[in-house]
Amino acid sequence: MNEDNLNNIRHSLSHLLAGAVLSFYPDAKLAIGPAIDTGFYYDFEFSTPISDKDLEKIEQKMRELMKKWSTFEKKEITVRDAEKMFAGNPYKLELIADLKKDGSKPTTYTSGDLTDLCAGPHVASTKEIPKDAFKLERIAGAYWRGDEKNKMLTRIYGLAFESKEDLTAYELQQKEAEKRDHRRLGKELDLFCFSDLVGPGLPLYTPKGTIIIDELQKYIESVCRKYGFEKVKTPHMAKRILFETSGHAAKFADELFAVTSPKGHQFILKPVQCPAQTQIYASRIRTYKELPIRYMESDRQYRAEKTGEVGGLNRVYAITCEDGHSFCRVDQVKQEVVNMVNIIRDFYTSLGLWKNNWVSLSVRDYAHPEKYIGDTKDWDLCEKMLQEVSDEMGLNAKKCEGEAALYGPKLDFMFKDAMGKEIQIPTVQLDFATPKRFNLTYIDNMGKEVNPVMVHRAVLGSYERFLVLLIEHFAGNFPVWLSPVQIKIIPVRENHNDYAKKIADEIKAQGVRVDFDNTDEGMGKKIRAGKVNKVPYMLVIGDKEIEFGELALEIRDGAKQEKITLEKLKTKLQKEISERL
RNA sequence: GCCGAAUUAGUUCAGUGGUAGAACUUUACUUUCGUAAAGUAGAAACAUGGGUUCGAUUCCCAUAUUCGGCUCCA
Repeated sequence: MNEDNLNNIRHSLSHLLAGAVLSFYPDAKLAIGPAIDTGFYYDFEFSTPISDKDLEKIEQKMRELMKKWSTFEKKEITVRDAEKMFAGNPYKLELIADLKKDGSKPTTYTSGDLTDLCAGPHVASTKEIPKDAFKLERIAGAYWRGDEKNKMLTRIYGLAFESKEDLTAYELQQKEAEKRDHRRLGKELDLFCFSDLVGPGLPLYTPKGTIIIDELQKYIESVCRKYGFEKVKTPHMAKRILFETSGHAAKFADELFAVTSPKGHQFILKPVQCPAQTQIYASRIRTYKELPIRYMESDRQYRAEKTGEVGGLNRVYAITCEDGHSFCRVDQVKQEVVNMVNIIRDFYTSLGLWKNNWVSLSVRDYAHPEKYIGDTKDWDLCEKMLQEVSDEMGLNAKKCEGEAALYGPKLDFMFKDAMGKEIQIPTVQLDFATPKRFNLTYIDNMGKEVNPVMVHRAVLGSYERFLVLLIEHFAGNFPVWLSPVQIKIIPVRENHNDYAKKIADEIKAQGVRVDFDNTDEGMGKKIRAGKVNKVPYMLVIGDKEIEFGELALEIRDGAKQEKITLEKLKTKLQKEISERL
């Protein structure tokens, strides 16, 4: 079966859904009902609210109608007839008006006693619809045409596939994704939490979660230092004028948090890091000789997201951003971009994510220059330079119009995680505009004041989203260097405690995070706890180990234990931790 | 923000118009154990605020929080 057929099935099912709904709620108004990736939906305006308890009877009705309906009869009608036919339905009338504007002819499809304004196509006969490969999934609210100014309709989602196997496979995959869900694993592995008193969208990191974040930060900073980045710190809030100057006040408008005090202070919580960093650059005269000047900072920034959109770590009010900026001369820009692409490539390669990836050369929306700041000339140059870097480094970047940042074009790097979900995190962005807005300058070799170029870059993006990626990609089985506990040591009996402790201390002295578990519990239980917590390595230490001087290493991913001497184990751990893999 | 659902112990779940039951966790004691949960006893919860009621964790209303969804176009 090809994709068109599947779409026909899904679309036909949405008509069946409409028919079934109308049989129970004759005064429900139909809006639209397309086929989607996993099935279909139909939007209705109900006069009385329905609940998901009603889905069962509606689905049953669909199955009944399937037997009664046979074909979908297509008919081309005039706009006037269409307007008459759907007179009581504002949604269809709006669609008809659109058709009229485009000069296209409305068509209807009739099956059973339902005639719907519809572009088709459909299955030739309802017999083509597999009976056991669809089900109604859930009820949701949806604005007419997705616009929150419009009326809220009730959407009924259904799953539909070619076969029962496909449906089952999809549901299984959903279950697997649920097991990896960072919200669930975050709780199970004790990485972060939320508090009613602190507030939604404000994650609290536990000691274990903090270890992961600190490790990431230490690593990325050490890599960036090699490329000349220096760490800076800027405050969480600043005067509004800072963001008005940068253009972020306009861009983020209703997403800014304002801070006031009874004494009359008024500040804005920073929505981005760059404006404050420009002021470090601006703190004294710069010369062409000291460029590029590179600052990096991992700090919180704040955005007032829509209340209905915060959830888990994906969308939060307080974002920890790993951000860096390079202030450089035009003739240094390309090298800076190359450096940053190298950092990104190395980092993601080490995590095993540098495959199935693609790069977007995100350029401006040429039809709407008003959405951006800066000169057209600068934009042209920036876009050209990024194209050259892509060509020279073999990135094969795909040009995506309208995806640029406020102040300049960028290279965005896309990956697929273990579940096939597309991740867009790292980015390198060119910016001629911000230095001009802040009047940043350096003295060039002719003694003239010139604006530098800013190159923005993010490798991890935000720690929050990066943690989501890590948790879900690895299903909580973090690489050793990121694991909150790297090795768990379990004495068999009380009289092995001393020996085991000695080994634990020796390993700990190597800078390894060791959990020495001499609690009064059965060792089976301790091993289970270690497995549940996804600790990469465990050592069980008893008579045999003491007698033979060899350790039995339990490996998280392996079924078998490995015999290893303490010295070899120390070397192995050291290697894995320093190799970041 | 809007539509819908949910909220019972630290966690995962039962349950009821007469204030609750389990497992894991935890605490104490017993047990000293060789690769995914030892035994016994204890501690621990109906999100918050109103209302209806003789009586509310249960019904109703608000609030908070969480979850699903809010243009893959007729």
